[in-house]
Amino acid sequence: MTEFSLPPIQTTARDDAVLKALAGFVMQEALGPGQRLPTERILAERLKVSRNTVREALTRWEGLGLVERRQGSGTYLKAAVSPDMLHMPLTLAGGNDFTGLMRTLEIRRALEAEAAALCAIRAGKAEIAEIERKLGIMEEAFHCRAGMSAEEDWEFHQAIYRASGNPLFEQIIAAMHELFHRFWEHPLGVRDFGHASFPYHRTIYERIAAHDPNGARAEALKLIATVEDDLKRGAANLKLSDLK
Amino acid sequence: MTEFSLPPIQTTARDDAVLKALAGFVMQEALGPGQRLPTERILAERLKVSRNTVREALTRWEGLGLVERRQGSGTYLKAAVSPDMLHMPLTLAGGNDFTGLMRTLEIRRALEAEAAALCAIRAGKAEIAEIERKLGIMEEAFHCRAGMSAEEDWEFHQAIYRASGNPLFEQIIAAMHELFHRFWEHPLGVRDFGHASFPYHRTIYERIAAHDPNGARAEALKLIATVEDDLKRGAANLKLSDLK
DNA sequence: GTGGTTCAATGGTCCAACCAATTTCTGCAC
DNA sequence: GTGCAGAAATTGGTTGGACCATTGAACCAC
Repeated sequence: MTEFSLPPIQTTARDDAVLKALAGFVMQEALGPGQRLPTERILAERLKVSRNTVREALTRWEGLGLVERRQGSGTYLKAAVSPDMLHMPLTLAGGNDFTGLMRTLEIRRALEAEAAALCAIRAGKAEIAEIERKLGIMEEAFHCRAGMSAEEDWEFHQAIYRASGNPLFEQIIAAMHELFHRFWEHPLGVRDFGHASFPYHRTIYERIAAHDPNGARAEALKLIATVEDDLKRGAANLKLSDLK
Repeated sequence: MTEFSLPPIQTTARDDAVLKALAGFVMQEALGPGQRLPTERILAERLKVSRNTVREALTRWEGLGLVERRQGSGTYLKAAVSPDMLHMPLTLAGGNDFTGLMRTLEIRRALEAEAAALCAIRAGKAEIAEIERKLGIMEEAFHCRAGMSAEEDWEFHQAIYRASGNPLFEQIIAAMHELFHRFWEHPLGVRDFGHASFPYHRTIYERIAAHDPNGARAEALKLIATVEDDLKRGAANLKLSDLK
């Protein structure tokens, strides 16, 4: 029994149709992130559907992070859209406790190592220079403010993800990054959190600059390992039950 | 200028409140996947909000794959929900073409390698036995049906993800797996697709059984490399523009 | 300019009704 | 009683219209 390419006819697929039309419109008008798209009322009128239907469709896009709605102002694009996008929503149960954080960190280790390796292969002179610049900023902030360089640290890593040539790395890790923020507001009792990971930033950069993928991968693994150790130390110091 | 911890006050967060209440209800009633949750009309009445608001909230959950709505029947849970879930919707622009598939494959390589390494560290006797069992099934199917062992192959890998002790691996890769299916329906001109990766399944298993994380990681990397090679060969054979 | 006020535009919520798909009930034929 | 077709109730999907809350721009007094 071969599979017929017969998509089930759908008498009703209003919101989907709305999104398709809207995606087409966005492409046609060459709208990019930050730009405002038509009013809900106008969309409803133009597409000959109820404003409610338009809203459900936009709610979908909002949930996917494609769009941002500001009451009184309008609906704005947050990312580039194309008609052939693939959505893969992930929901992680219980990411608030220590175990959950540890698990996300394992994912990050996997991606960080691979991104560094790919970066070592693909990064051109411009990308390497950009990474070095971010590294310099981070190191300066680190020495200047005695270890408080979370923001600069993050930008350094982002530069690597970008230079990996695969935007998925940045997307996935950025999504998890919010989770870290939620957790790192509890200082965890470890004052010099992240101190141990500091030197590895430079070694990663050096391996990337030398176009040594395996070396970059190894250094990235070491970096995450130090973070995990810090985390474990912190967890040991602190009553875990207090974290709720 | 220090950062004040002043999240913007929100006088209105109706749909969010609805979802929180609903998540609480699901937990309280211990509802699991497949079970039906209350009617939209009932929810609207109980929560003292408009049915429209309930619908927007449910649309969010539907978009996240947490829930499935069947007209005339009801709304059913598709996954376990808890009040502290982390949502991380990923949209992959242009995932239908060769580049998009290659990118997801790079993510998979990262996760596959790390999962194998963790598995080598953590898997107990039972888990290793299970993996060996799946390996046997796969090898038999491979020899019997001349390479058509996609399903068994997938189950083998899933067993590894499960034994890694981190459910995130399985979740993320499972989400991407659907992408692959959509693509592999185009046979790509490569008849013996996946043949080259076959021997590495056993070597991965052996490194895991030997509790050798670095060895397992290396073998997993080799396996994905063969798949990438197959893919590149296929792409070279085929007019890429035909894939649309 | 500065600081308020007004006002139109826009997303957010609500309501009441109807449509469409599904399920359940009912009643008839056997 | 059984089985099945049709009616009725249930439920998500859609519509249109109304009003509220927020925003931002225009306007005005000072």
